[in-house]
Amino acid sequence: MTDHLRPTQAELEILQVLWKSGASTVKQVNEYLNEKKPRGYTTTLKLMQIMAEKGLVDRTADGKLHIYTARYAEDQVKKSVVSSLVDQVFEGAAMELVIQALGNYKPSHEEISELKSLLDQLENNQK
Amino acid sequence: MTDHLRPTQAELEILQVLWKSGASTVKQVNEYLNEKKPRGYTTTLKLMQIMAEKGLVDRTADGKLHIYTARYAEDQVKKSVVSSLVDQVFEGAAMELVIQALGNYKPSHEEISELKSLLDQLENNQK
DNA sequence: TTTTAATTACGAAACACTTCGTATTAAGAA
DNA sequence: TTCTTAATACGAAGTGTTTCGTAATTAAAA
Repeated sequence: MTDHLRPTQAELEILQVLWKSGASTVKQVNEYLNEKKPRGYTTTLKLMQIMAEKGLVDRTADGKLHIYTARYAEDQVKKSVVSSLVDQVFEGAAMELVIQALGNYKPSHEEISELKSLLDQLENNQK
Repeated sequence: MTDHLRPTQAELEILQVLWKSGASTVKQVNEYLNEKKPRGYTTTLKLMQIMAEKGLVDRTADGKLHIYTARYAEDQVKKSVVSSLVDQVFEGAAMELVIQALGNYKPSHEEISELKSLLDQLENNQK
């Protein structure tokens, strides 16, 4: 049910600000976003209004301004995005994605250890 | 230089056919695609023409028909796609993506072993 | 109460992607 | 050579996303 979360690129950028900063006004989000790439205030406003309609964010009024919060947890949304990528690009083969990502990136020793622990866990949780 | 490969969804589907089937005509690609989801012949044609313009595919004439081939290797394109995802969704943290993908999917014992070998390799190749 | 400043609401333009209909072209059959 | 068939070329409509300009609203200041 919460599993058709496919925010667009611009929507995702807004969600990332909300995840990092917590409840925010349009102004705050826009200022944050503008550090990377300038866009008009009403652009961000409009997007956040659309996101509220779609149910991607919640909105509460505080006097004349509106406070927005992300409706779904970061992990939940990212999970959904990754899972569409696996379907669309790797035709379901999640392992291929993992291998690609590792191949691209070159993890540090520490990260490799962490990953190995995770794999041990996964191994034990299986029947 | 070959690293702004961001085929659209429809383009990716066509590339996948070309990777699997090798050099193909529009007709062949379209028939393949139509097994999953029907679309008109000229839709596929138009897309492949655009892809030729963009340099995503190569095209050679054989009598009256055109033979298309993928210009970039499957791994190369997928690498590029994964790497944009890492940037856009995970803000550069490739490990996060790996963890997400593994968390979603639940690999088999065999896959876990394979992955562990891969990690060993990566560990040794480091300085 | 009136004015000002800031915010939201809204419509539409700009852009990108996908789809299709029709016109054109080219090869082979008659 | 002419006709037919199958392919390509092309323009444009349909759809979704992003951007912005302007109007309306609201709260606080004057």
